[in-house]
Amino acid sequence: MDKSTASQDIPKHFNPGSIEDKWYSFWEDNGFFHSEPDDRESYTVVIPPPNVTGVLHMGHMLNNTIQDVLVRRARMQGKNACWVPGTDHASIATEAKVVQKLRKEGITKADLTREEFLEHAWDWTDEHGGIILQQLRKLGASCDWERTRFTLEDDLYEAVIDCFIELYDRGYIYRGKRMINWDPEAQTALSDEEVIHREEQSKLYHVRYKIKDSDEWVTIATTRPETILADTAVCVNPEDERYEDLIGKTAIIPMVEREVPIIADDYVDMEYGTGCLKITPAHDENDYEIGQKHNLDIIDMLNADGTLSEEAEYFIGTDRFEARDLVIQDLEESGQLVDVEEMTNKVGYSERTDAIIEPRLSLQWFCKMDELAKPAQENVMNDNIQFHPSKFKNSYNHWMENIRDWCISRQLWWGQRIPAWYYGDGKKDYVVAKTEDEAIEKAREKSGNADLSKDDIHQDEDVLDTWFSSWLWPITVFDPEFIRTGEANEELEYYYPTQDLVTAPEIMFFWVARMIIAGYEFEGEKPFSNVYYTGIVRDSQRRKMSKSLGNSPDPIKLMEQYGTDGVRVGMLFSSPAGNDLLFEEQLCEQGRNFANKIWNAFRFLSMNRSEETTISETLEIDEDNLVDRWMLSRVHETIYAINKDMESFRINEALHKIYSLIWDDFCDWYIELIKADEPGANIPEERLSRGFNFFEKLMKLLHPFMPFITEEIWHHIRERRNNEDAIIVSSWPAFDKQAVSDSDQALFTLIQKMISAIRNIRAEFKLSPKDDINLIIKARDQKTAKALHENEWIFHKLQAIATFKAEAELEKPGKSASAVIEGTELFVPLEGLIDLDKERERIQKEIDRLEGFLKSVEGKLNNDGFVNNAPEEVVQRERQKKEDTETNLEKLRANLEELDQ
RNA sequence: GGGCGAUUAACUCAGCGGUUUAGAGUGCUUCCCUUACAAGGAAGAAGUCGCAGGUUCGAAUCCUGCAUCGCCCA
Repeated sequence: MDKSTASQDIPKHFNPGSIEDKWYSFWEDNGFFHSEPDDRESYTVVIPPPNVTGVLHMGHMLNNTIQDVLVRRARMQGKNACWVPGTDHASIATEAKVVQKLRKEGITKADLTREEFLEHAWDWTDEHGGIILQQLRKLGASCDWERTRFTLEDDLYEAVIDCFIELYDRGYIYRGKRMINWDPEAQTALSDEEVIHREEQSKLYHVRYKIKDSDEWVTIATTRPETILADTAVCVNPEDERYEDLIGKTAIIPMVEREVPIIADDYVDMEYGTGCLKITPAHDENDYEIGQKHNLDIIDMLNADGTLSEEAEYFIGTDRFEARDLVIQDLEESGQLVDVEEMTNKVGYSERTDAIIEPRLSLQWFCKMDELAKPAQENVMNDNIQFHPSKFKNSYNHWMENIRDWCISRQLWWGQRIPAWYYGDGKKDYVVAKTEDEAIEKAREKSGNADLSKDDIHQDEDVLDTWFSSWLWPITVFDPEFIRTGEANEELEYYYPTQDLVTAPEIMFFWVARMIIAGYEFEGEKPFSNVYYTGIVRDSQRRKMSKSLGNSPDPIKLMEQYGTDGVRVGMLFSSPAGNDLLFEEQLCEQGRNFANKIWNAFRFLSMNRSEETTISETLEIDEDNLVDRWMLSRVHETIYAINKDMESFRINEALHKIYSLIWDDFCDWYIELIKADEPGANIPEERLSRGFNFFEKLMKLLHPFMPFITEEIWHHIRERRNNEDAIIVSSWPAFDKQAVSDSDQALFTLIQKMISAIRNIRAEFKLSPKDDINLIIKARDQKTAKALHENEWIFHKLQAIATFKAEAELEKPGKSASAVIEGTELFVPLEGLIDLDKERERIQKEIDRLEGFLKSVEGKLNNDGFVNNAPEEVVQRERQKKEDTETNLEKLRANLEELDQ
């Protein structure tokens, strides 16, 4: 690596673009991201695999930055850190994209065979897959790229099939005709989780049906009048006196003129609409259940694409929404539409295609969940797996308690094909088998027909839900054969359970819950110990960032503009766990400015070094120097606090603390105080060396957050022995309790406050920083006087001071600006310059403030309840506060009087 | 309809075990190109902690109710 840099080589503004690629390659080429099992403690994270054909968005940026912070810190802590990257085939999302692309070329899916379509899909994947992985490198993700997996790779594919067979054999998977969510656009079933309910303004149509053999009518209310064509009953509440006499009679459905029974069921809400419900068992979940209960006919009036089928009798082939209008028109003309009511209604949309979901009776594969879910529920509730923040436990628990069977089949081609083979048309004429040969064997056995051959059986056309593959992710990335063999290989043994999972709450049910279920079912052990839920990235108007809105900045462009480190900390700064992040570019600016600040601190130190400068290997402070002791104390105090924050996943808190340590303590005070005494002179060697030593420690603490700039500076500070001597694999600073000194910190804080008071006086009285002042300090006691005297140099360093006096006993000077800090008085005689009224005002303001404070303290102490009940320690503290405040007030009042003399 | 959460400075948010008259960043005001950094420095203004009760010696913090907003589930 380069030798230490001479100052003239260092640009005034940090230029991140010039170093990022260099260091990323350096890390990767040296194998720092790669992990192999060894005797160290393992620290494992599996990435939430992004869609293989996706591109990086702000959500990924946030999520993966957090993972990288965790992984880098663990690596520095000496753990065997392994972050497994990869991508997901994302069945429906990818297939929809491929279909769309083909459509542009004038090809429809129906024109192609399964094999031809899959060829297109793989082409698409080869072309776009990997883009997002490349983008993750740009953000600094320290993934073990040698372990990159894709959920549709052969062995992972096989693991999913094994899983299906295993669960089928254990009796958890079944095939059945049930109500499912149908996406007419993608023409596939969806799980409940893939349906998004949106509240909408809609209309409630009141339609009257004639009662058979009478002049009576019954009026029903519906939001979906087109489904009238498939009605097979009318239902009222048995308690409803209005309709008592109708029960048992027959109603005639408009248009189709079907005769249907009027039945009673307490499911009907008497308050809703007319209190009279039409029943369409084929197109509504609740109606289906009523239909089952009352043994009603089921008429399916829709085709797979959402057009009306022959069963509808009317408008065959017309789209469902067009048919709605036509039905309304018809009812209007026949005088059967009696009222239209405005109302809000929840409508289900497909998560992927945004088509309105059609509840549909369909033959699908399901996974029985209640039993499987039990250990997964328990182990989150008892914190065996911890959620951060823990508030998400509630919704997890609620979902688990009401868990429903999972529809796992999808009418798609892109994914793992269901390993079921059919040999007849009967309900049970199928077998589940891994290969065709095995299927023939099983089919012969089950059917009793020994002559069955290849041509007599055919495999299920459908594939499995994407999440049925990704729920195995934490297991199969290490050992794809485990599901089949049940015997863990060395890798699974070592890396499983993983430690932390970082993901968005949006996929808690889709993915997190199911991974936990699969973990316990197959591995008998949790898949991870902690789940960190990030917020959702929104724009400044709280809108979720989305492509269609065009409100999402391109993270790659942001990184180019502000530097990767800048964007990383900019995002982390205002995103505590589980809180949505309202993203604005200003955040990146803040991050970039921080990088620049660090860069200039480094630049300044470098400007002071010469050819001969040597920087000691370890930090040895000057024990006689308060500033050194204070800085060391602050560093260790912060190490302790950061460790605590990180352990409880308060990542933004940890970042704030290191930010403040570097900017406020190190840059604003420490560097100022090690500067050379004469303008233009270099910082004395020993001081410079210690400055670099401190800086090196700070860079380590910052590395997980800002990997690039810290690595760059690391190599400039001193010549590194070899490539292994890189900050990414350096050791995380150890906390040393001995280094923390309350008394040193208290003394230095007092001096800081005094300096600030002097600056305030200068500002109030418009004194230039260059004007020399005389400083007279009346210390609160001998000890303080002595300490201030010993550290007189600090005052001179930071202020232009002609004479300095610090005594416990001394005569107060007249006509001075003054301040009282913790009982110590400070005077700046300003005869002639001082505006007495202004000074009176200043002091009065401080008196007012302290009087207010004193009042609140006295309020507590005058309260017998407080004195008798509060812990002695607390009471004592209040007494001390009272005493101190009274002393300060006395002095302030005296000083105020002094001005009038 | 059920559940969860939020409401703190102009804005975005911290405030984890109840005890400095509440903190940060941004923005705002004034001054400063002072031997790194104007992407900077210094000083300063700015909050009845959504509303109403309750528990307590003490509540932004705990409890109850209400209002508003958001999310999840049916």
